[in-house]
Amino acid sequence: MIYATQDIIDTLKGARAAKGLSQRALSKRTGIPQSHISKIESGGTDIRLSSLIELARALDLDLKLVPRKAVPAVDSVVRGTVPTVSATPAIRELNRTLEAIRNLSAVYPNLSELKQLRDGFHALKTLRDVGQKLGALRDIGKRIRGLQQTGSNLAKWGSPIEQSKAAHHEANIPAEHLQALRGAVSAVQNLRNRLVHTQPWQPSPPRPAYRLDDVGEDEDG
Amino acid sequence: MIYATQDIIDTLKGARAAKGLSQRALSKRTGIPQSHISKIESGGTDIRLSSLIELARALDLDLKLVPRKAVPAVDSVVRGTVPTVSATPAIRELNRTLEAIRNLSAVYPNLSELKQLRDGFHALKTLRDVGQKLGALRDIGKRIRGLQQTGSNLAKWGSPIEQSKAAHHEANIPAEHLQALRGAVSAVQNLRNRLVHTQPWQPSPPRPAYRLDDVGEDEDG
DNA sequence: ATCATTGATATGCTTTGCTATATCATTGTT
DNA sequence: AACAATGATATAGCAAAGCATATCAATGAT
Repeated sequence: MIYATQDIIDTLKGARAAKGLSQRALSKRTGIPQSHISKIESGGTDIRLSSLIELARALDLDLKLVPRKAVPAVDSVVRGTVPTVSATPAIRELNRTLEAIRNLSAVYPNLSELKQLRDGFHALKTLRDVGQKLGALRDIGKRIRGLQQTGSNLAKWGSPIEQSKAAHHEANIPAEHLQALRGAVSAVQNLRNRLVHTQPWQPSPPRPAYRLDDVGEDEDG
Repeated sequence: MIYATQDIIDTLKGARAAKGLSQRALSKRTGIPQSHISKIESGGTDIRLSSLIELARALDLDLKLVPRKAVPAVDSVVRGTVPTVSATPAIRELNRTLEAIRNLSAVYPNLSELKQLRDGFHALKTLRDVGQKLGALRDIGKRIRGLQQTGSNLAKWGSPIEQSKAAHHEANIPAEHLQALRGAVSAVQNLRNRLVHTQPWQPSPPRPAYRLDDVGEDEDG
């Protein structure tokens, strides 16, 4: 519709894409129907403030009213805080897999392999030349994502209800899944080693800690 | 309702107050009914994006989605750009009178006295100790505001329709009004002289920074 | 004491966001 | 070829925004 409206919508859309979230995934996070998200992103509706804030929150964005004259400075700061303006395919792929890992963590909490995986992917994100390994990233991501769609038993893994249910009586992971996870872990470590080897003077990763709900730390790169 | 919602609403409310705009004045600017603005400000409604942007635009605010990670920096920048956290009564009074001057300018365009008045008030805003002259400011403001409510002939001065109508066949100002305007001009100049005299080493163009309450005075000539 | 301004509310009415549930065409994967 | 994921669309119904118009109490100005 209006010019400023489209700007906001585009930001939402871009942030979602950068995080590797599908409309359905975002829908499950926010409780907003996918059909509605589609309508919003195509500019076909005049979204309400509560919905906007809900979407923004799920995308780690904060809605701010900034004085017009401060806008250039604010834009500059935002650009400075967020390394690259638009997410690279590699970053999108990383975030997408990170999301899958998060979903798996909801089903299998306290699984050290998942923690290692998440740690490894976070480390990968700090490496500048990760874009050169897009193929390998997609490969690993594919394997990990494959674990969450095993039949319909995990079909609704994204919904908060199922999450809490899963957290209660912890499911036991199939042996082959565990094996796949361990394979992924070593693949990630392998990949990282190769990348670090390429750029030996890379400073040690400034991300010491990670949180369980660390998706909030993902930046659209 | 939600925290973030209230934050936005409070900003709108504060910006309006800082500009010395009544709900009705803002209503005329935006086309949004005063009753609705009241409901919005009291948190009783889930405003739509288009309305929010419309209100923001009228208050010289811009709606931004900023990455959570960048929020502290953005807040800092905004705070740094806006020296006055909350508008002082003197600034509010100044903006309120500036608004009245703008309305009069819509009725009497090309009236040099109005231009002088606006310039004078603009200059006053740059003086740090203007707060000491609140009484005088109110006095002058009262006189100026008195000119816009002469009967109902100017009752709807705020609406865009009436503004454009007025711009077409330029009304001629009553003699006593012109005289009042000239009196106000010299009063403002007098006031500014006294203030400048009080602080002789005021740096020439302080132009320190922008203010939240600083109306975009440049737009309507 | 009269009158204008302000913000809060109310009412009737229309529009539209939002939900819930599906379907569909594309695309990519096995 | 079979299958899953994606985004776009559709329908029906409910709730709420939004508009227009008024009224009212409190405040302040003349």
